[in-house]
Amino acid sequence: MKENEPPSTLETHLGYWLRMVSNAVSHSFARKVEREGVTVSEWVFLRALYDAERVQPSHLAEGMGMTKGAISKLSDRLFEKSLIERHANPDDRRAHTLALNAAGCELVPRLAALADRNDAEFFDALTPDERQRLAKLLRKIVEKRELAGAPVD
Amino acid sequence: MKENEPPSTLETHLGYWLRMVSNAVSHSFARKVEREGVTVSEWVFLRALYDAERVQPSHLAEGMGMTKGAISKLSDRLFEKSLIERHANPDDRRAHTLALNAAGCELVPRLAALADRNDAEFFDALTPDERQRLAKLLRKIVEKRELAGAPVD
DNA sequence: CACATTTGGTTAACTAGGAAACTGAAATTC
DNA sequence: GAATTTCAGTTTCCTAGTTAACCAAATGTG
Repeated sequence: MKENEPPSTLETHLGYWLRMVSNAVSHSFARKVEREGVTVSEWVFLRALYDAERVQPSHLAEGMGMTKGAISKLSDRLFEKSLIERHANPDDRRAHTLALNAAGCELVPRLAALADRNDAEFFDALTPDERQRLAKLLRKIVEKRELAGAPVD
Repeated sequence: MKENEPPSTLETHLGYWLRMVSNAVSHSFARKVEREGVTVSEWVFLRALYDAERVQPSHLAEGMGMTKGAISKLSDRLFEKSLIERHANPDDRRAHTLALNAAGCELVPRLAALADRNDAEFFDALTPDERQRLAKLLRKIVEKRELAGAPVD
């Protein structure tokens, strides 16, 4: 007959601790960028545009691991906030590309500074060596599990 | 004059990698428990009730790091799914307590098994020793930053 | 004891995202 | 070269949270 073990607790799972820290980091960052009038996904979106100059929404959806619908709304919001521009694509009348405008270009470095600060704030609980090891462990999981796409939520 | 450095990229932040792995773990777990008809927050909720027998919603909100409003709706949902019972509190006519019913009691171990499986699935990318070290690093951050409350989202 | 304050919980309005239906343009296929 | 299929993006409907207003019961204060 089967032994009747008690069900495992939440805390026995690595995923639990991971989520606890990850949520705290994200939440704290959300509060920081909120003061600049944007959300975390908007930051990821803008940061992607900063590098790429002109991006198709579909490309962005891919890269950010979000649905096309979400990207569509996200770009509406950023357009509304006057941070990005839309450009028609002459070769394909369905498609268009997105790009930062001047205000967007100016905002990204400020947000990046907040991201730096937030990260430092949390991970100074660890020694530089520990941080190094944590990064290595996480990247190893990402690699082995073939995870991809900027995490947003 | 100030050097004009390029803004840091997403990947330079530990929080980025953390969120990437954490999201993947949660998402995969969400798909698993979905087959048992519950969500991740419902699992956390039910698991808390399993230990405590009878819990006040406010207490649960505290423990799960969610708002009272969210707990209110969550308990509605679980009541609707016939997994929990409400008991009036004779000492305080505002308050009530929540408890698992028979079906809820039976479900929790099945969900726990899924949680075990999900965790194993992700972290077998690491050696037992690495897992140990990862747990230690995460707990150190939790401690130093005094994080609390079961992460849910 | 009356009245203000605090507390436990619900509700309403809002936000962000997902899934799937939909629209119009491009590419295939016969 | 007309008909179908695929593709880019938008829209609609739904879910699950948050915040803030709210209600009723309990507590406390003059």
